[in-house]
Amino acid sequence: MHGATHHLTALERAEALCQTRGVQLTPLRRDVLRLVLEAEAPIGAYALLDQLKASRPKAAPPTVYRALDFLLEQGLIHRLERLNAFMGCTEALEGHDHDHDHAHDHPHQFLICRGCGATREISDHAVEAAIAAAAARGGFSAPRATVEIEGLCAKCGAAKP
Amino acid sequence: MHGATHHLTALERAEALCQTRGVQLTPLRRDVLRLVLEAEAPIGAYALLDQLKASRPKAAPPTVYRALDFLLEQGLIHRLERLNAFMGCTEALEGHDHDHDHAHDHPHQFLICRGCGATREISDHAVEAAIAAAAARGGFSAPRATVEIEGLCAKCGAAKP
DNA sequence: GTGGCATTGTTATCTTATAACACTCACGAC
DNA sequence: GTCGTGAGTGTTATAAGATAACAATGCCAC
Repeated sequence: MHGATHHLTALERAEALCQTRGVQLTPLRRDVLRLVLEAEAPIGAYALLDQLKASRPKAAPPTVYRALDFLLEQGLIHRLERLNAFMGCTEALEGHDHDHDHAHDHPHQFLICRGCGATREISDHAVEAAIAAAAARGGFSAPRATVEIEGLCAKCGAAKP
Repeated sequence: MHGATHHLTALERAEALCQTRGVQLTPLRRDVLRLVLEAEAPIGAYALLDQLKASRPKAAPPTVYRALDFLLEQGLIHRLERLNAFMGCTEALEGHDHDHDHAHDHPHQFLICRGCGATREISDHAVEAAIAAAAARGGFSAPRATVEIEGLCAKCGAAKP
């Protein structure tokens, strides 16, 4: 029940979201988004570039970085700072039926497995609240937090504990 | 009550910590640590290299990266993933009288001001607990979290709200 | 004094990211 | 119609961050 169907759905959601916002999900941007979604783990810009070159021999670093910038601005993908890599935004693309304008900048955290590299996006309100409180206590306003939690996922933890 | 005295104290603490552990805070490593501590905000490896060259013309990228690796291993500095930059570890160097072995890997978070760049390390137990709970709920074990909170500090928030 | 180990020096290279400028194409103003 | 404007993309070059690989030094144990 995953695989191609899953990705088509996500791409269709992305398309709809962009139409609503009056921005263009061009073929290039769509291709980059598709490649990000097809990757099993967060993928780096140059790995993406290599794959993109299969269908677009003319692609160069700015090609992929500009597409990634667009997708980031639209909240369709996230950047993982620890990995210098990108992954699809679960919230925006797997439709938990939130307000779509919210997808631009929603609180989120990542669970990164140091065994297999698989990464999940979560949206934990307790974490978010604790961070907001800590920021306020420190006199900080308008906080936006990068939260990347590295550990062993259930599968890898069972394999080699 | 800050300034030179503050930094000397921190360097002395670092020295003592390394002696206890049987590792060497060599002159080079000490210089790099001093430069990191003297910076007003997190500082990048190449900015550090430029400054280091004033006293050590022979310095090259590996010079500074190896020193930084050592300081990171000893928990004397932290790396800020969003900034590709380094800052001193408040916990290890400003002595809140914890168990010193704990300084190797203590839970911590950062408050980064997007106005002035000033960054503070905090150690918020509620944030840590919420993250541990979220990781456990996701089936993740042995979590270590990168938490970098960007916002406006009290000074910058007042200046341009 | 020599063998091993930690540290530093040295050169080259790799990865990640952006600057700067040219070209195309769609669209509206006139 | 054609002229300009702006978004998107192509193209070349370079900046910024990080590491690989090997050589040289210095110190201590034996």
